[in-house]
Amino acid sequence: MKNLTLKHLRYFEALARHGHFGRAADACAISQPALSMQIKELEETLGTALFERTARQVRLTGFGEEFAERVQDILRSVDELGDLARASCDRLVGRLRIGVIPTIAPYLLPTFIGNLSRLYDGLDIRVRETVTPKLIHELTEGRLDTAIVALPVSEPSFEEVALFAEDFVLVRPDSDANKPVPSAETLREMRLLLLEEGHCFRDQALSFCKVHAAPPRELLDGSSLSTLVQMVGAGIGVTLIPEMAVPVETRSAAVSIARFSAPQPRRTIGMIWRKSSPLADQLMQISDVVRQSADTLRAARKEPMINSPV
Amino acid sequence: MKNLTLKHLRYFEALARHGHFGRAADACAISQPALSMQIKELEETLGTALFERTARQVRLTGFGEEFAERVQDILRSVDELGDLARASCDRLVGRLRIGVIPTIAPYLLPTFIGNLSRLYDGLDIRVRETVTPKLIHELTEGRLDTAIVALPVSEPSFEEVALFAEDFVLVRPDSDANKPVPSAETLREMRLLLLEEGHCFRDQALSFCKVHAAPPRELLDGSSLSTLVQMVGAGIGVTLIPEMAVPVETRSAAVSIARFSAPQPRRTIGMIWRKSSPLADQLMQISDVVRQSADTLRAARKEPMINSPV
DNA sequence: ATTCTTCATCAGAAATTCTTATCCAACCGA
DNA sequence: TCGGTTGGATAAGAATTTCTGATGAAGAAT
Repeated sequence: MKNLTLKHLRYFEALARHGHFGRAADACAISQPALSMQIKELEETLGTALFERTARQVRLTGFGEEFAERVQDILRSVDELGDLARASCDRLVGRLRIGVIPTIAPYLLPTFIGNLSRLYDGLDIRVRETVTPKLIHELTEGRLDTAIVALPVSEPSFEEVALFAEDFVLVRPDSDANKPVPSAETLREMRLLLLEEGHCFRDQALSFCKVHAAPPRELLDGSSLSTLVQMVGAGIGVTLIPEMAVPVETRSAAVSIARFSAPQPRRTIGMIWRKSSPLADQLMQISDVVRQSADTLRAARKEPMINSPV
Repeated sequence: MKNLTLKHLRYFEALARHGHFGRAADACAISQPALSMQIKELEETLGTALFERTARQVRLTGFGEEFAERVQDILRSVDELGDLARASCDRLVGRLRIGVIPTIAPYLLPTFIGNLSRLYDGLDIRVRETVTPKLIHELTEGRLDTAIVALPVSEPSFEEVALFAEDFVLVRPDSDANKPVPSAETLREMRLLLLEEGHCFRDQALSFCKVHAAPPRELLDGSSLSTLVQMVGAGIGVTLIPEMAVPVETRSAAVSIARFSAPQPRRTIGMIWRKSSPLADQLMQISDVVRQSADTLRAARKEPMINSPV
């Protein structure tokens, strides 16, 4: 026999409500014969009568009543599908899976997540913090919607937009505070503490010291910037950290910060996503939110703690 | 724009499941362009992309996933409408999709299907043979009407009725026929052939040997009882099989059967279905048919081949 | 008996949904 | 880098579905 269609159900519902073929047909904006036929077809499909046609009125059968209840639920669910789609149309809704590299995440995310969820209420934001190659992999496989990493990434299937540039600063023990800032070359002679392999920031720092193949004289791997700074505080060596990490990481360590001169080491942070992503437009908007968040952080650093927090 | 139809939703569901236009179209028994068009139309109607089409794969968007969940509910409800109608004309007609675990199916089904289709003439019986977790999943999703599995299943949303208990017997090489029957403990010292992981019967057999954590000394996985018995015949080890499998599986192998003493290993076979299934009443009747079929088999085993088949 | 109301039926028109054929882009192995 | 292959999109016409307007039939009201 024929298939059940939503049309059948909609017509059925109208007829059940009006108890009158003509008026129900009007309500459905079709002719009365059309309705008759569809109802008949529905009953044949089901193999059971839904209505009892007396001369005076059209009444639901016992089975029809049970059927009607379920149909109402279904139609409501279907209509909600439409609402859902309409709601999600221009405003970003649902789930946003965002990846961030570890040398950015702790500093940028608090501000950024705040801004983002203020802007897109009800958005389910999920953060993944790991190194760039893993982020790229998960992005490719569709397990992430976007990622914040150091550019360039150079994946032809990815869109990439720059967010901001970020200088690297030198972290030394407090005792060295008044010594001259070493050059990239002299840095090579010092005990340089770096993140373990896999972190792009490690490579960026090494590249500044112009050591590609051979690492500096002595080198010690830490698994987070926080660890590195604490070790510097303990007098074990020096390290580089991105500017953005300064407020958080140097708060509780006996270290001093110095900027390099002339060829400032720096990197560009950007956002990437699959060119084919249907969220492309929204992601472009979101990149603005990231930029703003970064600006806010930068400003806060320039005039720190005018209003000290509780 | 156009209206949402069930056809749209059905096609959408198929595409979501297969992640491939061609295969989904096959599953819907239409051509690939027809599917493409309907999906496109659906997306236009909703005003949002549901799928992300990359060269390699077709993937649900975030919104698509949310949509898919709701659609599944709706489709299940709609299918249940049909079931409801069928059930209402108290005799079962139409389609019955029944799942059976592999360690039961080959022995029980021939008899059962015969009995069932004799009783319900014109019933379209569809059998699915796979392991319990998959059956449960498909039952939940409304892709099966009922399943025959080992109890308990303990899904609160399922009805479960016991059908019969089934002893496990030991299968040994013919040469061992006169040796004493090993206990569960000594069994552990022998080379025990078992079904591969995922089969509930494997776990039931292991549980009898009281090995939960550590498996027996040597263990070899086979993918069907038939394989296991053949391997026993070849002298590779011993195995357990359910009583019901004995006539079929030991017909063509040089093996002997032994029953265990005292604490006979056994399991309970039962039937399960969704509590909300409108077929509930009919399924209860059908469970009687299964029981009868099992009894018939058991009787046939006691007095084998009085009338030998042609 | 006649007329009205209401639903069913029919035939042809309109709209839709499908199929086949073809295209095009991305990928893959050589 | 080049053909071959895969997988989805597009187009045109065929098949099917769904609708309308005309008409029929049956019970109720006058």
